[in-house]
Amino acid sequence: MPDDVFKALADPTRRKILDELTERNGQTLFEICARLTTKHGLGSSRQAISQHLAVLEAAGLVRTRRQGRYKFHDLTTEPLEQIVSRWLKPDAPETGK
Amino acid sequence: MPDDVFKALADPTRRKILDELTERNGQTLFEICARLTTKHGLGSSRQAISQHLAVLEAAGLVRTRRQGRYKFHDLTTEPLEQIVSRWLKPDAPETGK
DNA sequence: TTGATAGGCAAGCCACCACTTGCCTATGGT
DNA sequence: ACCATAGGCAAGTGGTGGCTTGCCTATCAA
Repeated sequence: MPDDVFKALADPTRRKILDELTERNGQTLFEICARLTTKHGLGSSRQAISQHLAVLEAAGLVRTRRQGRYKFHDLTTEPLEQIVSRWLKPDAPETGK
Repeated sequence: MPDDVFKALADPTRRKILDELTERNGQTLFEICARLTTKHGLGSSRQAISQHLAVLEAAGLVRTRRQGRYKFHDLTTEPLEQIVSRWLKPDAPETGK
């Protein structure tokens, strides 16, 4: 269901989060918040980023692993390739539903 | 500015339009309307589709050519590849901004 | 010229989404 | 035990986007 992937990519802040995780994978929520405000100049609150991460996780773009009181976020790029290939088949008969 | 591309891809109806143009390129507005309602079961009005096509054109995903009173819409897949490659560089030093 | 077809413009309505606010739970250090 | 840190939950609010409604322009056929 790539619908959630498109919805997740629709927001600029979420794309910035993906950028941040591309640079440094496995960050915690507070780390992402700090680096977004300092490096990208975003004034987003912690809850806002938390909700964004939830959307990204629901889309399968981010996986989380708990360790103590820390929760690390890892980027998953697999859904990204499939969504675009949907229109990049010029003459493939397999539309696939 | 891939921002408009993501915004354009966020809507399911616009993705269906891209699907339709992938199957048959160079359709008019009325053709797209008819095929969306019959094949995909979408009850979208003509104006709705027209506005969707405007968004797709603003994103560079659709190019139009006028011919008499007809306006044909052609799919342009070039912006699609670039937007995803943004996060698909695992270790490439060229982030490119 | 008249009528029909293909498309455009603009205002208004409504639902969703991002963000805030406030409070709560859990883990770790001392 | 205590407090600080890391994170979660839920209700409320504002703004944007998608859709409608109504009317208008332009091209072609008779």
